[in-house]
Amino acid sequence: MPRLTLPDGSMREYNGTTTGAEVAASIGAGLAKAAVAIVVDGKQQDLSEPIAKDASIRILTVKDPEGLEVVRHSLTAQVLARAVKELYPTARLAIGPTIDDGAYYDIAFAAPISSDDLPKLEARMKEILTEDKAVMRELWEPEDLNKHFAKTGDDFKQRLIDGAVAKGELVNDKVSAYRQVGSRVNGVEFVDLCRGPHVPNLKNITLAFTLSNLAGAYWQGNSENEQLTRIYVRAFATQKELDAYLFMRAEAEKRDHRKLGPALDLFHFQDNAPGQPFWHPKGWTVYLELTHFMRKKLSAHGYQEINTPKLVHKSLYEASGHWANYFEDLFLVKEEKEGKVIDIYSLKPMNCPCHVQVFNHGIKSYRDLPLRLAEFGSCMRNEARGALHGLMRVIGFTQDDAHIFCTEDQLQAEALGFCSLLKEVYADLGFTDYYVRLSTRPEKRIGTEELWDKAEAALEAAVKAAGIDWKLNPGDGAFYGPKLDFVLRDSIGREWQCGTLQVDPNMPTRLGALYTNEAGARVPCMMLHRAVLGSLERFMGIYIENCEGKFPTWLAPIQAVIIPITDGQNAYAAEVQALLQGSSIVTATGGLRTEIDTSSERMQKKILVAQQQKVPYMLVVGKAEAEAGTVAVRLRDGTDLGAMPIGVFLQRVGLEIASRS
RNA sequence: GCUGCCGUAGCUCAGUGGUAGAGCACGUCAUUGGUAAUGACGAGGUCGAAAGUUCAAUCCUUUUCGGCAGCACCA
Repeated sequence: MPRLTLPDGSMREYNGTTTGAEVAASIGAGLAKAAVAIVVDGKQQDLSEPIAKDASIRILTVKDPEGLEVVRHSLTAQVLARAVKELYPTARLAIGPTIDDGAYYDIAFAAPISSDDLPKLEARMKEILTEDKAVMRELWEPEDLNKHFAKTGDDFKQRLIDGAVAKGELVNDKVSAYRQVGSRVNGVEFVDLCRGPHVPNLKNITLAFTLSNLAGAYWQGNSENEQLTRIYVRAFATQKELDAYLFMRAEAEKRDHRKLGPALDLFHFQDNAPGQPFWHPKGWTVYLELTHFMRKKLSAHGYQEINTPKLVHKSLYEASGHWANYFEDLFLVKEEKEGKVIDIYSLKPMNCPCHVQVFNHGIKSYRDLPLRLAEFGSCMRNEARGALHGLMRVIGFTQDDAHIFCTEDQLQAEALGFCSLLKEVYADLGFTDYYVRLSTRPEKRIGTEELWDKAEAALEAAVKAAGIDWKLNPGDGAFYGPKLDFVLRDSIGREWQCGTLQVDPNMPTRLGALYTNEAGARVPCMMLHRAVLGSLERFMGIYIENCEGKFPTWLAPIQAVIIPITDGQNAYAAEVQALLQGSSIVTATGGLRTEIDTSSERMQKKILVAQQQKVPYMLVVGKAEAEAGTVAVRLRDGTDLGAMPIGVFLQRVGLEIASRS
């Protein structure tokens, strides 16, 4: 007599063992039709699976995020997979999980397929979906299912079975699989190894979907393994939601910094300098404002700025360990004489070894600690070409880097100080949507467990105290210490690591960063690698996408455009510009940044251009303004503030810039 | 680096086995117009690069460089 508790707290009693399907039917015909799976005591299962004991249950429909996931999974694992097997009998299926906007399936094709092949796959899927075919869960002896997949040629499935057996991930010593009853693929019924749950019947799959693209992906995420073809499905509960998703993607593309950068004349890339932006005056202005802002923060938080060489002899990197562990990414500069290499230097791939050199200059005492050395350090890394991505992943970049040299006991306070600095900076820059990953000790590591305990605890305490959203990333720390990574999102939600904090007891030891402790002994110090914005380039990219190129006034490359209505007002416009630039407003580049549009275009056109350039203020000056000594102020959102004396405008802008709003 | 795709004027894109076209931007001239595009005329490319096939290639083949999506990488 199972008594089942529904989400609203009500209870229903059933005679003997029941199933999700029966429960749904007992509640209502509509729900019975819409049901795709059921959650029993927190565990998802098929509607056909028995429910014998008291439990709290929740019936899933495509309207629940979890229900949607189930249907997406059925769509990819049952329908896409079958369509592939039908059209490409020699294809070998691997795995097909769901993702945020749909699902994908990794498949090994005998001959490569291209995106031109997707429409016919999609068409076949739509045909399959019209079939009234039950999808049934079955428990197989691992051996038997292995034999089945040996026949269908699905060796990846066999490997998955072997893996499940080895790890003991079995259900009563059996593996669960799903049979599409009555389907015929290469002469046999379609059976897929799967944990489930699945919809009970293909006709329950009512998603709006499209096969969006192909990509390569390695088997089990290891580049040593065979590369499979990944087919992406974007799938939503309704056509409306799919359309909305596609529309949103198209909108997001307009915010792509790789589009906005050149369009707003901020920077460009060109083939003969891959992965390195050419900053134009406007983009560099934003960059300068940002670094100016950071300098003030750093000095307020007790950092001292330094600058170190960009080209360094290999001996330093041999000592630091980078030569052995990071060689692939080094840009080497060979010194030659009479055709012979006589010495090798490397472009600086990171700043830490150089910062240690500054620390090491002179004898340090515990009284000198913590010592915080900051540098806007430009680095060059020979990144894999496929990894490059606009400003987000570049070859040449500048980190707002710093290294904190401290004692073990100062770790926690320094981690805290860093988190509060970062939180302050991100808040000032308008970022609230970010989170932190705490990466802890990996399997291969050096150092004592006590030190790992201490370092991990320090980082955890720091994020907690700062009240930042964080999650654990177990085992992903560096071999020498744990780290915090601060993750921001771009316009389409891709995540990018920006800020970082890494505990490193290793490098001070390797490079002899010693201090004299209270007892008079020379001992290695602790080192914290940290960056707030990460790379200025990446941060600029993220920032551009987040503000859609509409920089707040303090960052805007041109803060106000003066628009004379006729060239009769050009002289007055020049007067206005002189007044604005001569005002007491201070920016990183001097005074207020203004421009006069003296083109022979009509005012409407000048406004359009200023609008497209996303200039915060348009100051229209016509005959009336020239006579009254005013400017007619228009904002880039279209608001017309009307005419005001120049002094009033200055006050407004001055306040806005000072408050960075 | 790997898989698939792409590379034509500054930008967005069309086009063809017989040496390229539009819109915007740019220049000149006319227009002096009140809050999202005034008009006319003109000047721009040898079709990413190299090699090959061909009587002939921007269009076919190969290589290479760069880019896009994803994977791997980001100590």
